[in-house]
Amino acid sequence: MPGNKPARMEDVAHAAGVSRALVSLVFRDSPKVSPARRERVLAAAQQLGYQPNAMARNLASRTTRTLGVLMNDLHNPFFADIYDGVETAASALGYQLLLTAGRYRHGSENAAIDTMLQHRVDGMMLISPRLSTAHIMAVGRQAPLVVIGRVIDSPSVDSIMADERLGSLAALRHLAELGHRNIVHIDGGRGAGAEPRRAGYIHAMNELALGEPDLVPGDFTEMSGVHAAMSLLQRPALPTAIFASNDMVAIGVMDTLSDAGVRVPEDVSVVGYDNTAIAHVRPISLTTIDQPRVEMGDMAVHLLHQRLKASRTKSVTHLVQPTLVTRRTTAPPRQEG
Amino acid sequence: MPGNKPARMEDVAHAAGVSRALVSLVFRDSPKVSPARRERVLAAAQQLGYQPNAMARNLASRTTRTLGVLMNDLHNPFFADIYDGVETAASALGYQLLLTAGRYRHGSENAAIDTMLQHRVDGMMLISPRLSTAHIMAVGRQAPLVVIGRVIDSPSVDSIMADERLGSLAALRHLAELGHRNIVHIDGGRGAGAEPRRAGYIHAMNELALGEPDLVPGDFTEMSGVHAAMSLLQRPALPTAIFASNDMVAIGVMDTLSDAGVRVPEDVSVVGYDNTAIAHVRPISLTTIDQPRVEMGDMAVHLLHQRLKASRTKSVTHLVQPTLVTRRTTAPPRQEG
DNA sequence: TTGAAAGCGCTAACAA
DNA sequence: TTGTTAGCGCTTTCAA
Repeated sequence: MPGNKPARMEDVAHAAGVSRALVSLVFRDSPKVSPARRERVLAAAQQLGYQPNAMARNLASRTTRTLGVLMNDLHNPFFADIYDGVETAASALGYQLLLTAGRYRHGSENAAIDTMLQHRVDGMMLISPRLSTAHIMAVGRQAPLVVIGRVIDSPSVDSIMADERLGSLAALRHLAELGHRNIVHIDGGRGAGAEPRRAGYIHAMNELALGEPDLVPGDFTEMSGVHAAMSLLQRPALPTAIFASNDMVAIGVMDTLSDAGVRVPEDVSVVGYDNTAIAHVRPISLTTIDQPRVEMGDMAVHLLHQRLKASRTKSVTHLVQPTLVTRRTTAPPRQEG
Repeated sequence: MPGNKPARMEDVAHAAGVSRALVSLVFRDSPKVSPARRERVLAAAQQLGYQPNAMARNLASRTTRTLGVLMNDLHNPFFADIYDGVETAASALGYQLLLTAGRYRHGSENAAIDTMLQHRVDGMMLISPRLSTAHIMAVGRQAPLVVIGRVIDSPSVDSIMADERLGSLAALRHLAELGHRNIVHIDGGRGAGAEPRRAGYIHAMNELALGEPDLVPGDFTEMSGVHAAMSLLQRPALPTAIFASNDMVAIGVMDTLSDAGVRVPEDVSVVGYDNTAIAHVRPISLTTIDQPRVEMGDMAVHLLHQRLKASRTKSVTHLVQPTLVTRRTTAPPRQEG
């Protein structure tokens, strides 16, 4: 029956016939408790369903050994992978985790950050925050901070980003090796990472001597892929390959192309970006760029740990390497002139 | 510079030139503080970057007004939708949320539950827990508990489930109305909800006078859909419709069918279950059964609130109604004999 | 409105 | 190894 107050350390001490101090030592895993007494205490605790009071403990010890994580969008499996890396690293280093969800609204991001601060986390990780840079820098002054998916240039904030330009280069190199020269990029607009992906595309077109960059506007949504494909279909000739700014755009493109009787990859090759869960589903089976998400989460924890333990004070920006995942949507161009 | 200790209430009082008690009143939104003084206090707090210490506050007030949520799998967008409902309801009722992730391992589920208990949450919601029923009942004795996606028969535990039998019935009714009589069900094996879906299928086949139930074994994975389709392709004649135990299975089925030159829905209709994010993607565009996930989350919070405020002591099992979402994978059967 | 005092359940020295 | 003594930063009386 929930309603009877939870047991206190005192109660456990009583039940085990020892002092409260001894119980405290047992729960802090102190080596200076005899096995026999430890047993007794643990048994009594178990019996009473005792759970140490985290508030009292943290307050008295003035430390929480807890790291905060702001997951902006629980719907995004991308973030879930990052969290996997965070969780593994945190538990290996002995940190607890305080997870909060922001739902992409400024107000809720702020509320989540305040919650973490009020719980006096040792440090926090923000996954793709939408807050202004100035605001994030202000938060960085309150606690060690790592931002994932964005670069913040501030001495108290570390950043982790995938090297998007490298990702674009890998996509283009793959297409070039297949023999494509006529490659369009569907732009991601103002979405996170869109700019460096575009820059990487432009740079790679030059680097690989593929001729003039050919950009079609877009915005990271499936619909923008549909629109981009429609506009390409208006042209006298289709490009031989399309490099989409992300997987959803690529799916919109392929869908529209297929409605128009254009086959992928026989007539046109398509490359996506992000390697989202949908990319590997067989009817889609999209060639795309994968980002080492788990590694990003792992890195975030270690960066925080360095600040906390080694008292690092200079900021670090960690660029992580994306890789190409080849599936069924890319093939050599049809006829080479 | 993180490292300087956070401001205390005392500091704010000093800066504002008032007593600590007054600051406390302001932060508890007491009506008996003059607007002028409230302003002064708030300004001073802002200035110092003061964040009330949640541990001290909760400890002193012996209450947290916090609800715990165990999200078993952050990768599952299904759970994210539930969380949306939880969040909205919780903030409307003035509860804070403590989110934990279990990663589907018993050990981590237990750890997550202990964390919530140690933080003295007022109640907790477990989303699709894997723990044994006995274990869950034991947890229910420590704090008010709502389990989502499973029914636990215990006076201290409330349950929320979608009415899977009704969902199956809706799927079958839709197919029957299109004219199908020869309908196979691909089973979900031991997966959560598989049993009532199967029972609903069997029941509906009888109810709608569609003849003998025709079950193919499976287990909720895409691969099991592939295998099921292969076994159906061995038969002398295909059924005219396939009711899959979930969307992933349906996708595996469609993929295999299409490799064999069987068209959906022209040759065979396919219905999935869950209305996962992938179901609406156009190249898939799967007819499926949707569950009111946001409502389930909302309900969970209200159930807890009832226990907490109205001191309800009898347990409640809330069945929520699934609905059919018609897309492109269902059509009338080809030729009727 | 304010101040004083007690205490929430625990940790962290220190002495025994 | 154990008991003692102070707090941690806040809320909650109660009286002023």
